[in-house]
Amino acid sequence: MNAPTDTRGPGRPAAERSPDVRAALLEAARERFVAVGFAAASTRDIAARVGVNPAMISYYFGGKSALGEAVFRETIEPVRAHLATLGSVAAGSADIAVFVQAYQRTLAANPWIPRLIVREVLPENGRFRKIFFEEIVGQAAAALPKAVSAEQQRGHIAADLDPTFTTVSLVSLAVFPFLAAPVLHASFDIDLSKSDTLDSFIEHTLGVLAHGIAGVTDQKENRGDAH
Amino acid sequence: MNAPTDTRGPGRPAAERSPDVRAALLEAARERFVAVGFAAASTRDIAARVGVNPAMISYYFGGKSALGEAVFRETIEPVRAHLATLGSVAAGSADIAVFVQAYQRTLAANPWIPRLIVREVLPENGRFRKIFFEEIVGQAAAALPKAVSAEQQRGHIAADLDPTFTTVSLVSLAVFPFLAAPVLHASFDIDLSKSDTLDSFIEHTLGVLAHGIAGVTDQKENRGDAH
DNA sequence: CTTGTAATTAAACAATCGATTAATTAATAA
DNA sequence: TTATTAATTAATCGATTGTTTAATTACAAG
Repeated sequence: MNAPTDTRGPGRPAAERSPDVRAALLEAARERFVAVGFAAASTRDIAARVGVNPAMISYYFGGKSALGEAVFRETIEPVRAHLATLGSVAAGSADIAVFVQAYQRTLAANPWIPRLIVREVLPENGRFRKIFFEEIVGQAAAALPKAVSAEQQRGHIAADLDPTFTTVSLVSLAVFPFLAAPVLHASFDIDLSKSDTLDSFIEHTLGVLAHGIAGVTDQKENRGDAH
Repeated sequence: MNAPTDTRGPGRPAAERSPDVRAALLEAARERFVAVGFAAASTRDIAARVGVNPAMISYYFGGKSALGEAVFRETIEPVRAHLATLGSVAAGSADIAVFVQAYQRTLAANPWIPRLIVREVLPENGRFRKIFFEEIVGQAAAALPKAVSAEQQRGHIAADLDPTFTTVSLVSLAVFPFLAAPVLHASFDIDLSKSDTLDSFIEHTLGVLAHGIAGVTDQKENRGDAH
């Protein structure tokens, strides 16, 4: 009896193939944050899933808040990087449709992003809303309407549309389906994680964006309200 | 001294102008649920705001869960009621645009709804997702694509569009701006609670829905992919 | 070989949570 | 008037939370 159990005592572990505890904590924390939200995710649970003492969170990050911030910053990095490409649209070397398409593919390839946004950005007092504004929304809000205006002057976007409203419509069509992905899957049987579904959905979105949904009957209506 | 203080002792209070405690609990609970979320809203805090003992929640509702369910069902009632009007679209006596417009006005007039959806429906394991599916999504998912198909056969919606995808685009344009209302307000200075802003935004949305955003250059592109 | 530092655990802390129980008072029915 | 029911509070229970402290062990530098 008294065989050595799985549970170790205190003390620094032997270095032989020691896994990266810090990275493992980040990963487990992200999984819990999207599953139950930041507030409901307990440090005890996160640590237990890594197989480590909860005190390690304070040791590596200083506390639960700092852990959350590290998780969020790391997670949204792909979106932040993609946002930089907006300049090429305003400069005229790329199309808005190209940007929207790439944006949707970024969201599909990084499913943690929309889930964290739903959990901790959209709700009032969202834990990471401030960071998201600083890193993402602030720059998008400045650049997107300008890119729309530039496209209008080139004749690629109807001149009678309000650039800000148009930006909102653009974002609505591009990101809402990913925020509501579980709802779409359960009720419309649309699985955006399947690549062929994603391809045809993007094509559909770009079509609606360009031409709308009106059929032949409405085709002769004039654009502006000049009656 | 020993003047009567504000804090009462136990015992049934005199009926003279006794406020409706049950209704007050519902109202305070809703406010807290949207402010901090269901899990983080404490029964102690809710009761304190009503000026009543936390045990009253168990007394009137049976527990925190039942209180939450009552709050949610009461809150989404306007949407549930409006959804019934979808039949008239499928039957041909109303336009899809009319439905979308009325839907947006319902969301604008009941700001609790999008906030509760963001908090407790969109996130995985959302506390009220099941109820929302039963009461709203289930019926919408059944009726909306049918209404779209009916409109296609009447030539009001382009025949080459997939009805399900089109439904998603419709919902995206209609509801996302309200889910993201705080973001729009802070970053684009769009305040959908102002009635004239709401009016022009609805007009814009219906325009994009009907004709898209493409300008003169793209105007000659053909609809289908028949190349 | 010794000394210092890095990494880890166990144990405990004060807070806060939802819920229950018993006591208490007013309204209502007999 | 008496008995019953409705509405309320105070007090408390066990569970769980994030964090801190002290002890412990391995590694690195001198």
